[in-house]
Amino acid sequence: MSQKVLITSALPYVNGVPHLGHLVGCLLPSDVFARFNRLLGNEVLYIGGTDEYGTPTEVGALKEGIPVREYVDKYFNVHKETYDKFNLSFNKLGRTSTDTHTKLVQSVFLELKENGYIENKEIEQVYSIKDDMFLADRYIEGTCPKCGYEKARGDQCDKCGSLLDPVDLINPYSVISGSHDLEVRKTEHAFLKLKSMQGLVEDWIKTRVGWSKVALSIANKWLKEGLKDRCITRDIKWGIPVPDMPGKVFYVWFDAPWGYVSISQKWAEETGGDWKRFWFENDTRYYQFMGKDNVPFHSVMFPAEELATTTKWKTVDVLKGLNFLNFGDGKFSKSLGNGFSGLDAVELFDVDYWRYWLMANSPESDDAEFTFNIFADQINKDLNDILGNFVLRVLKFCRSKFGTNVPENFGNTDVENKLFSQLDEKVEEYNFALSNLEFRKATKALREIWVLGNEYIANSEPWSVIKTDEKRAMTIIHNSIKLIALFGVLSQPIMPGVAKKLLAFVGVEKENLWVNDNVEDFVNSLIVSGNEIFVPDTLFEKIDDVKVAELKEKYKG
RNA sequence: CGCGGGGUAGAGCAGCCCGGUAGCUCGUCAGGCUCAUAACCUGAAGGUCAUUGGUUCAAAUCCAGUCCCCGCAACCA
Repeated sequence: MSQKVLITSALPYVNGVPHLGHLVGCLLPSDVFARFNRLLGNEVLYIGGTDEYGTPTEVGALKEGIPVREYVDKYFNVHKETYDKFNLSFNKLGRTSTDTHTKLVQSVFLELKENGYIENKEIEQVYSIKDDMFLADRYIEGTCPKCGYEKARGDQCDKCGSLLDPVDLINPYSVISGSHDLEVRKTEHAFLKLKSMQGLVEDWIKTRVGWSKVALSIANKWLKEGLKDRCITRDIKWGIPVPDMPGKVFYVWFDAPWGYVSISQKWAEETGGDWKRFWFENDTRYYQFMGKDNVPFHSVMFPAEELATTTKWKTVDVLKGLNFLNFGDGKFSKSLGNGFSGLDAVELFDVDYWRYWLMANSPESDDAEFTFNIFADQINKDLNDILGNFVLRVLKFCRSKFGTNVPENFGNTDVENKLFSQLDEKVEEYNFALSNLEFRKATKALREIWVLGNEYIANSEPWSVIKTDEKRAMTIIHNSIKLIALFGVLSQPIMPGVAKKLLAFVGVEKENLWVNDNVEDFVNSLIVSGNEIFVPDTLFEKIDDVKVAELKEKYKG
């Protein structure tokens, strides 16, 4: 039965270029899951986009000397290009700097206010006269009063680790202009009364099942420590204007998650789709994907906002929080000069190499590690030696002995019966892992399915059998070609490009096929004797030691 | 005593929730095969499951303590 499935990937901050960390943490797993659900015949709305408001964008534009609008457009295009290159199958890739989004967020705010969850308070903040703006804590630096470190940030000293208040810094200055001309001013801000929403969130979270471990433990940590009221407005220009508070805009974490809704609305506008079916009806399953740094906002703050409004929004059913991908020993961070962007990555290797590797190493239980050595080993072994080699040995053998049409099947034996029952088992495992968002397990099952192909060929030895029993050899190759078709179908969610190639080799033109149970019946429906096959020279290319050494040198990984 | 995650063969990981002969991939060694990108298949060696104590007929798995690594500490998203 078809199920409505809403899938959202965390909206990366538009500032800067997306790197492998973003891809592994939310973008790719959500795409694999979306593709999988479409193949199952489910009705999928898959939403992605960029988060564009906030101080860092404003400051970034200032640094590049261009208007903020131009700045976010420029970086949105970088994001879009990256996602396109990674074959992400969003139904809509949107942004938060739209009128639709503004209207939505303002109405949410007004509903919360109406329901008594907003409170205005006057607070003191550091103001930079030269920059003509209030400074967020991290935009103030000065000498740490505790250890004397000269570049301590307003919220924390990176040297001694103490938590600071910006007013305690000795000789503070603005990070933006370097100006020391600062003063403390009073300013009024709106606060979201999270403290009074604690019970609401707690009761709700108890009804959720299937969350990843890291997601649940972070959410529970926040609840256990007790929620605190949180300031949701800012004194900057680039943001959504707060109703009845001139000069104020919303704090990005108040508005960003609502992007999932506003982008759905945009999708509906453009396609005529019905966004309300996904956001208001209870038979929708809602899955969110994000890195662990985003968990508190999605597990506590956003649901609290949804629950406290008058409108009955669909809240997340399954929240998949992922850990981080580290680059060698350190962080995957372009600003530190190590690591590389998503665009660099697809320049280096076929996108499906990355999609496969990143899913095979999905940081589900702990942070994962990327090095070129590990990457090359796995690509060479899994894709080249196991999958690629199987496909080529079958197709080339077929061409040289029987020509480029699928040979006849003269009757399966116990060997094939055993093969298909093993395949049934593994395919079930694969489906189960994908349904449960266990991408490492899924990739492992897929790999084991490929191995079954090599085992089958090795044990049944068509190259010897053909000398005495040509019909038996034809039967073996017939079945092996069916395996290639099966591999193609199963590879679709993870490696859409490779899947297409595999299916083309064996002449399967039908799209959007999937297999749930009986593998033998399924492949019989795909491949018929006499079908024409296409034999490529190669399928994958190995990454040799020279290349690895080169890349390690270039990217310090 | 801030919080969370992790510590399992040379490397990377699974198993832990629901205790019952310690598993996967790479690497190493041996054998088979020669259709295939020196690829594939089979087998072997290699671990007192960080550490100490407890519960139990039985603990990698449950409980308590200790040590080490990583991340986060709510105005960076």
